[in-house]
Amino acid sequence: MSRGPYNLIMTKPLGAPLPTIRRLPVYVRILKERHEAGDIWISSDALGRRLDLGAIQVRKDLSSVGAEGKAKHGFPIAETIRVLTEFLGTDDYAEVFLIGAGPLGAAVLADDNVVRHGFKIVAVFDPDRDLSGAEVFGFKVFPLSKMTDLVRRTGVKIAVLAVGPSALREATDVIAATELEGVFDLTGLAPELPKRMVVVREDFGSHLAALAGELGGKRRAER
Amino acid sequence: MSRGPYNLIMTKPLGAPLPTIRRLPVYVRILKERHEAGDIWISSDALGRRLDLGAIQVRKDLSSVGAEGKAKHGFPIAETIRVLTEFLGTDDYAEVFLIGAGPLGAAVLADDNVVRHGFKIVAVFDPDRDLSGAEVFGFKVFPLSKMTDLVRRTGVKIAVLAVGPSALREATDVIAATELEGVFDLTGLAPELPKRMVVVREDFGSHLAALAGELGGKRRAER
DNA sequence: CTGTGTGAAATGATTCACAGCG
DNA sequence: CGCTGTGAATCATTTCACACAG
Repeated sequence: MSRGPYNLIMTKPLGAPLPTIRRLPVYVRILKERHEAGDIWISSDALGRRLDLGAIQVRKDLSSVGAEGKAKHGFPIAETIRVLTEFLGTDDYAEVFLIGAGPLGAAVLADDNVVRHGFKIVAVFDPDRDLSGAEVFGFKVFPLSKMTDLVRRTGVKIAVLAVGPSALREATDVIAATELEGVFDLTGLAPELPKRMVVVREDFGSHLAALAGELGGKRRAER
Repeated sequence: MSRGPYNLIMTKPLGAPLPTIRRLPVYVRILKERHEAGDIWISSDALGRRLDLGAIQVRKDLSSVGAEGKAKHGFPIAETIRVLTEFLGTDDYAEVFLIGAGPLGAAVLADDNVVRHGFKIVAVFDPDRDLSGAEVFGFKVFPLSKMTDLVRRTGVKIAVLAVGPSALREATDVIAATELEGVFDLTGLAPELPKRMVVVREDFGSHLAALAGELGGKRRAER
């Protein structure tokens, strides 16, 4: 999100529709899965079935970012992975900082999917001084104050924000002072961040609520 | 998601557009925030600004589920919370099971947002027999095999799936045997689940990749 | 005036229909 | 045939424009 409200002139095209961009990583994961299983080709239909999407949508998505398939065979798995990850720019953004070494931060560190998608947490920061120097899943925890400098020196462009409410202010202040380009905000508190940064927000609570809402809707519809 | 592909006849109306339903919980959170701060009224504009949404969208969303505002004042916070949570059915779905007591499961248990949105994890299950009986954040961990029976006895309708790849098969088999209505799948592995269940899937990895994709898109657009 | 409420218009995404290729 | 590729049609969501209420 963070698609600003009054976008009068010149809306920027991202090269593909946003929903497509959001599906891309999911394709990549399945493709890698098939690649590891030794498959060479996959049809849009097979790919779609795996994800409850129509074959046509898969083709539209893939073709909109320049991936090409071959009639009769489908899409060449290795090449398609290449095109997709290049489009996603995963390689340019592979190194990520993590802010927050609590249970949520630990879950991010332990998450295979983060690795599977080609990312690497390269440093962990925490506002709590008591945690500095501690180790979480083999990562040494740095004091938050070191981050500004490390962003500059390493050129890392994405941070995952996973702190609790008490440390939020301090964390956002530090982030605002950096040249970071994107923040993955897991706090669920929708903190204000500089407009120049792309922010993706997710939290367990609101997804649960949305799920409950869908269930409630289904129930409503059935009566 | 999990909107089936070939939905030939009779698409079910959920009472409101899906994107709206997904924004509702976010409104609720902000409203509760303001409520606790002692505010009585909030304007659609203030609410929208807090979330990078236009005021009009907020009004459409709220009015589409029956929340009413008053000219000059805005929306009455307490009443609006009531209407929204009733629509979302949070109360009917407040009790949730958690499958998986690893770092990810622990993060869910420790997450304030889950509570803030009105949910309560009422039991934790894990396929790993060694974990059974252990305690995570004050929750006793039950063997997965107990779940089928407990779903029946308690009437819980939602489970959060947070296991690793090795336990996935066992977990999905157990889920499929229950009368659960919704699954919040955090595995990132898109396991097959019965069509009758509403499934919401989220994983850190693909959101990171989508973020990288947006950043890449922005960069592409700037040249 | 400052705000809500809503039909109508605009935008955006998905799905269809069919041409084309191996 | 089996499968891709894509303009055109459909469908969904957002935004606009303006009526109306305190």
